[in-house]
Amino acid sequence: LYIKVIVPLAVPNFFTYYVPEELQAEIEIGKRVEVQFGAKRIYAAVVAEITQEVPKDYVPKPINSVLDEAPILSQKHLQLWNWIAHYYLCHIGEVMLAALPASYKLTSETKVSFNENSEIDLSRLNDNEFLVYEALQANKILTVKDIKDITSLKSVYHLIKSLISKQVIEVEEELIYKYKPKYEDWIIRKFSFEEEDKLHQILDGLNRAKKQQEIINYIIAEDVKEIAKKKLLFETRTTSNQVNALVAKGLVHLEKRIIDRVKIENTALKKDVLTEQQKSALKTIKQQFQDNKTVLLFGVTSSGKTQVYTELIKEQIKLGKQVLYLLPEIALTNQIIKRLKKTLNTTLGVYHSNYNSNNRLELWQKVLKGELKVVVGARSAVFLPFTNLGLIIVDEEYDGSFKQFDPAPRYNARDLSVILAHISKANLIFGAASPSLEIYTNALNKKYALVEMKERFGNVALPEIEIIDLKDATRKNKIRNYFTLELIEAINETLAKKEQVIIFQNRRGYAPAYVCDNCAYPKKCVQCDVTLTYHKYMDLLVCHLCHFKTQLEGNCKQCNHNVFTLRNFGTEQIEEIAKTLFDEAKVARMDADTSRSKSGRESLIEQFENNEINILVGTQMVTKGFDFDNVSLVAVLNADAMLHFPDFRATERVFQQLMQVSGRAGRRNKQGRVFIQSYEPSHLVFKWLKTNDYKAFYDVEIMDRSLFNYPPYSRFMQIQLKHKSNSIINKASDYLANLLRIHFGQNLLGPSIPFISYVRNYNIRDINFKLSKNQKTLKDQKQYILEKIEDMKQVKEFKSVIVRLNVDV
DNA sequence: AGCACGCCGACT
DNA sequence: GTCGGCGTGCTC
Repeated sequence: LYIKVIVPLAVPNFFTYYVPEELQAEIEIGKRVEVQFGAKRIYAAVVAEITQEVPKDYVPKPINSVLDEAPILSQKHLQLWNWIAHYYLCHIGEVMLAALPASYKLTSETKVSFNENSEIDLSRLNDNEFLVYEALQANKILTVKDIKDITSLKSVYHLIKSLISKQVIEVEEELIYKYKPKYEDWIIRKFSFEEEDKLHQILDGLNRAKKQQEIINYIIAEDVKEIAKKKLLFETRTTSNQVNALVAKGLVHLEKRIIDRVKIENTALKKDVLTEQQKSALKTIKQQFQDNKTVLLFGVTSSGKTQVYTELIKEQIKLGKQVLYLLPEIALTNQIIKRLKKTLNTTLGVYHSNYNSNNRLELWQKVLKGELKVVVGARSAVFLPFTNLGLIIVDEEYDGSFKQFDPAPRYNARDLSVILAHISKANLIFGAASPSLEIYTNALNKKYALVEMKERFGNVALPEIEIIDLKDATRKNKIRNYFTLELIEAINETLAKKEQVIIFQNRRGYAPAYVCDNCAYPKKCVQCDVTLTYHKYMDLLVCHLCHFKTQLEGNCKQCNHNVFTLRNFGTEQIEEIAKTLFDEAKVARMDADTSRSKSGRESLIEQFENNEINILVGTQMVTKGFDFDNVSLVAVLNADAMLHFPDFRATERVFQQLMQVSGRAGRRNKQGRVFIQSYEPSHLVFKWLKTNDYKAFYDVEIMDRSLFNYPPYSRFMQIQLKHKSNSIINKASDYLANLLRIHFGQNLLGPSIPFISYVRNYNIRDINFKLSKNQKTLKDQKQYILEKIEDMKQVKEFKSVIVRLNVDV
């Protein structure tokens, strides 16, 4: 018996292993097996196929063992993995790496120990070898990393090889298990109540240990047979040492028990009353689902899409099915789960990459067993092994965070959910306040059913949007530190009414550039082609691409002058300015720097919800779907940076982002206000925004796309080439583009030097494609591109060029 | 991806 | 002779 397995590596194809007789009964598709791969490494690999065909060109190795008692994913999910590898042009091992929770992905570690069978001749050892010898005497077993640390050698390979040949050491590979169950201490009673004499004896024996006596008394009073130690300590107000003393005396026994990290709890029911609009939307959606149609729920911000989802979820629960609820941003999952918990009487879980890996593994298992019915998650949750999926909800469908960029697989969870819904015969609903052109076009073409909700919940009017002309304000000197006087007044009015303000600035840090006073040349990163950003809290210049840090001092690279000024502005500086402009208000900042940790972010959101913060300054993180009831003013300090992005989706992004931003203003009972500052106030996007006219935006934008054959009329794909040498990268990208242009003609763009052309000492070139969207030709075109890349690699000079493929950029 | 292996230059 | 860097090929 042979099996084809997926190894967690970026290598093409499956690998075939032989299954020894005694393991044959255990083998099943979707289980993990331990395999030797190459001379040294051991991996946990996933069984993808079972076969009796004998491989021709090689002798397969046997598997070491079967790691799982039951499959950890179904054949359907393996089908999805396969689809991803083909569609996104990556290796299936990379899909495995993205899909499985880290604790399932085991690799080996080399352990070094003394060779017991030989005498060691110390005189034959050099200095580094002697260091290892000494360390081994102290610690019987060392890892390769230990040896690296001890010797501070960069490469330890020669040293280990030499020590083996001198018969000093032996090496062994060991699988490292990453999953650790969570334990809880339990206290079990060891004395009996029956003999009163004995009981007295015990208590008397504790005469000088009052606290211990109290514990015993508590156990007697409550007739405790066993109790969680934590609870015992809490109830008796004692300390761990006091309980431990009783353990030592043999009166109680201590036991470590495995407990679930992911707690399944059923919560209380609270009924939501639906508006007429929600009821009718719900009815239509259900009808469409009966016809197996995918639905686009197009609802203005604050129209109450979540309640509609909740009702749909209830329906699935009744049928005993599972639901996947996808959101673009990790930060949103908690808010949604809190809301769902109030109204759904079922088992709920959260899943995203910021979640601890042991938790993720336990959640995975509960989804697999069907114990968990509803999972709210970010993009990686599409990989969860649902066995009985009934519905997928993709909210804020247009959001760019559903697409993964690095590493491969560069998938879009929104698009994957179409495939997942198809293979698991589940219903699918997309939600958006300003749908992506792709999805909306599908709806117009009747491929999806379009359900609209045009009124805001409680009939709150849409926010009033004001575009402020920065050119004009600058000319008339009506601007103070990036805030126009109009905006300052509006903020003051809002604060006076005890309402909250959100200031949106899509840039982290203090000031994006540190510019030479003499020649205006900025300080740049030494290994990337970007200007460094000043971070005040560290007092350093930081590269946002490679995290390179440097001091402020030093001369200008271009003219050698040494006086620099901060130019432009980021969230950190805006926070500081806001603090001085509005000194009565409490100002806080939310961006990737302040909310790196889960708790940091959550406490910030909580404080803002509780009105402990008056002004929140943030990057796009603050704009994504948060419901803050008391926010009545939202300000965008400079909309121009987003307007001029060199990307065919720039207008769409700005429109969606500004729609989303303005959706944060005025959510309950009152109309909110949105102030947008721009040097180009007559731009069409502002007009559409002011009139809340998605259709007008769509009509203009879709014309453009059609004219230039951009998505949704074609499929976009990017090849990125990287190399250290500038001349090689130029030659290679020209060579490849010329090979491909014969076939693609006008639909090949480039090679072009990207906006950021140099990252971590690598030069970058882009070649973009507009592929025909017909499924079959799409496949052929991708295959053709792969072949030509192979052809390029045949040229000796281009062998070390790194190629990255990105489908549906 | 990670490792083996070979080749080469720097240094002692 | 030793160390480290780099290119290349291979993994059932």
